[in-house]
Amino acid sequence: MLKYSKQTRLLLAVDCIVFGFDGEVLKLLLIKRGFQPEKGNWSLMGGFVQADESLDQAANRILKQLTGLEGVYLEQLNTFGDPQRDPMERTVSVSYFALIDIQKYETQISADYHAEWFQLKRTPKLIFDHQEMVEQARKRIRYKAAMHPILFELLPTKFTIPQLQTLYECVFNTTIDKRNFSKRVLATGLLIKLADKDKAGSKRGAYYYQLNMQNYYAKFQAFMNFIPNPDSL
Amino acid sequence: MLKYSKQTRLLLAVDCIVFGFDGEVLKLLLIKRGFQPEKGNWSLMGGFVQADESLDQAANRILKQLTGLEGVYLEQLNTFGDPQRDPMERTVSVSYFALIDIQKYETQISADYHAEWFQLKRTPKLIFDHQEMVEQARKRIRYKAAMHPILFELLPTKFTIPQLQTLYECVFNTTIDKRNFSKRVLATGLLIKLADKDKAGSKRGAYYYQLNMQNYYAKFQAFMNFIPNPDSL
DNA sequence: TTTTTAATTGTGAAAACAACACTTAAAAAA
DNA sequence: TTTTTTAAGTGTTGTTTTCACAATTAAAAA
Repeated sequence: MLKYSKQTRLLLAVDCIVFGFDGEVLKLLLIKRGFQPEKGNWSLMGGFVQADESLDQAANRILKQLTGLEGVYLEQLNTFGDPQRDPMERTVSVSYFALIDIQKYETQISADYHAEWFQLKRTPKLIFDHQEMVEQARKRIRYKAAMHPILFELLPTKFTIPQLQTLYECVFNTTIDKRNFSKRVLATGLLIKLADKDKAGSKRGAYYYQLNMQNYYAKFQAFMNFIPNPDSL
Repeated sequence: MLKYSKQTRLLLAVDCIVFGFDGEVLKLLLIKRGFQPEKGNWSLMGGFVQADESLDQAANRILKQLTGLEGVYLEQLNTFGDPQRDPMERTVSVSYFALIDIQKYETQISADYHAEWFQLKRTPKLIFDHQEMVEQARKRIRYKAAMHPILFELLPTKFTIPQLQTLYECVFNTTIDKRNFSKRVLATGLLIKLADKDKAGSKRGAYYYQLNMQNYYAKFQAFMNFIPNPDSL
């Protein structure tokens, strides 16, 4: 078959912004770039899109190659195409963000790979426009989390309400009244109370909860405002 | 300077999904594609990204070349990268959506170019994955419009509250009580009441309003839910 | 047994929202 | 000139949601 002759062909990359939560602060996963330019400097998980793979496939492949992570929450964020963003050669990058439970993958990541977790407030200087990608990802997560229950992706299967509250306070950089928070969260019908407690955080212990997956999937898209019955969208 | 040798280079395109409102229904701007494959079939406004231009620049250029439109609301939507999406040669496409006031550009568009407006409910079959792009754009607009005042981009500078209500009813495919609607809209502080009326739609005539641009920019990002004081974000 | 620490739980006041119908301006018709 | 017609404009009330606020309890540690 014919081709589109005379058109410019470009390098296309994928960069993954991986967020994790350790129970106290939000963290960002970074690696030391393995090739020139900027070899050895801190970078997001990135790589080139291959000839025969889709963007989602590329993002998943790159994430797995560089960190071992598989089957995590991954969502396309934005495509960055400034002609000068990579000084070596023009490269357009499709960014994705991932949300993972740090504990679940901690040993795996640090043992087999050279990725490291950084507190979001203490990230090193990043290559190219990666800092901007991170900022955009943070904004997107806040935006989405304000209306959809995505932050559960950052928690273990079993979690306590105080843990959940800490996470929300962390993401939104605010404090929330715990009576109101638990009322609100429980009112969603998304949580199932378990019989056992987490004794790590306090003497009394806090009850574990897990997601009601049925309700989770059903209500994931619901939100509200400006429009009378927006839940029917 | 060196290049990234051995990496695959791809065609990168931009496709613009242009929405307009004629006072009654939402419309979509389409053109007949001017080259193979699918020459002569209905398509979004698309073109290849050039070597020296950013994605935003490409989107604006292509929109101008194909429709004459300039300075309109344009926002990046999503990047589509299925390897098979263009049967001729692999092309990754960055989609953008635009919101414009049909009246303002009507003569210009239909006179100089071959673009045509279609009612959203009566769009012809589109090439490649353009139908999916349109669906995604509609979702995004609903989503965003439910929380941010973007729909004003579809109206003339001077508009009436009944016109605004029709637009919202149209986008959300619902009916809204006009007493509640006007209360809500006026409560935002976004509108300035003008002295003259639009006599076209009724005998009595409806007062014109215009945006308070100060408040419009200031409040554009505000929204609410799940979090106690989300307006402080 | 006492102390310490964090988890758990309820109420009332204020604000936001949803449901609902009549009056009025002004052109058109009689 | 009067009457009719049409869509614009406007308020109230009951309900729901949101916010502010503090005492009690379980359980380990002292």
